[in-house]
Amino acid sequence: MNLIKKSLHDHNSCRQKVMEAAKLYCEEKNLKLTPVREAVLNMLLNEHQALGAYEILEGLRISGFSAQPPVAYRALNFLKDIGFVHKIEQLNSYIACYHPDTTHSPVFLICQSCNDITEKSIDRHEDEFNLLANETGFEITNLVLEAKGTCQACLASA
Amino acid sequence: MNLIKKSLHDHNSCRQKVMEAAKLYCEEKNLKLTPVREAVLNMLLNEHQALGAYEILEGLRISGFSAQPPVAYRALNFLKDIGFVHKIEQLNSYIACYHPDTTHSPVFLICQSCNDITEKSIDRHEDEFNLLANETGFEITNLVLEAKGTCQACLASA
DNA sequence: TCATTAATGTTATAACATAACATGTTGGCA
DNA sequence: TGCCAACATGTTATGTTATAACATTAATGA
Repeated sequence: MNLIKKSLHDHNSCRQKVMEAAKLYCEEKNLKLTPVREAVLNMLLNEHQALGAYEILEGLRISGFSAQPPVAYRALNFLKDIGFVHKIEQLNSYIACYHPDTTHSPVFLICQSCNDITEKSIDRHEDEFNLLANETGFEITNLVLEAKGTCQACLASA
Repeated sequence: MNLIKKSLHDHNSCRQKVMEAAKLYCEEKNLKLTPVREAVLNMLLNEHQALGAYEILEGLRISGFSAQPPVAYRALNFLKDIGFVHKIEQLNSYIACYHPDTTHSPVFLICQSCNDITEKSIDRHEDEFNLLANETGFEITNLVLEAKGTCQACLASA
């Protein structure tokens, strides 16, 4: 697994920072980061990896929340809409965003060997996709950019 | 719908061209384009849009093939592996590729209004994603590049 | 011909996701 | 305060997408 990578940053403080940012964002926009929503975001921040909706659901059950599928999906969709969670389409799973903002599009590098997911980002409005879309007059509302493959660590240890 | 777009090219000949290419490819690689596989590719080429696996399955049933889910999924995965079909991850559906080759990565523009899907392509090895992956030593085996939004025609008629 | 591999058939079930409606909670305003 | 409206949650049921596992059949080639 990706022990090296994970030790490279202070996970605890990064987690708290994002949670604070989410709270602030919701306050500003008059949205509610309710207990369920906060629990889901917290779980994803803790895991620091992609989780399926039913794993989230199991976590909610353990924490004493109602645990029918819609509960998890509603929270995930809320967090996705405000940009603090992304869906990894190729894995049907969800991951916390550690640098939410509106000027970048997330790019995910998914390692098939260690399951680690790295989030990169590219400039919105200047990237190839937007250029390509602009050429044909297509207006983008959502970009999914995902690469599956093998990460450096796994390549090295192979 | 996208009547204009569709009339812009000779759909029939393009369909046949791709089918020929698939046959040739399989011959060269010693792979078998069996009746089920050909039927699936043909269905996708005819529709000229993304179909769900269970729609494919229904088509197979009508054509007299066995119609349990694995039959459709196996054929789709075979065609995907050889690059003649792509999966649209955001729609959980499958679409024929009209210009299969190994030097480009497909990019899909998915119109939420008319459901039309446009396949574009970008240069492999020179695009931003590969550059981004290279920086970190990540080796890509599969790229998913999909944009959801509104196409020019729909924007104009809105 | 017979062993091997590839493909297909078939049953069952896993995994992912939402519709629809009931109930509770919150905040504003008459 | 009492009521309404909007939002959030609870709950049941079901829809949709996908695969595991094993049996059977077809093609290939020593």
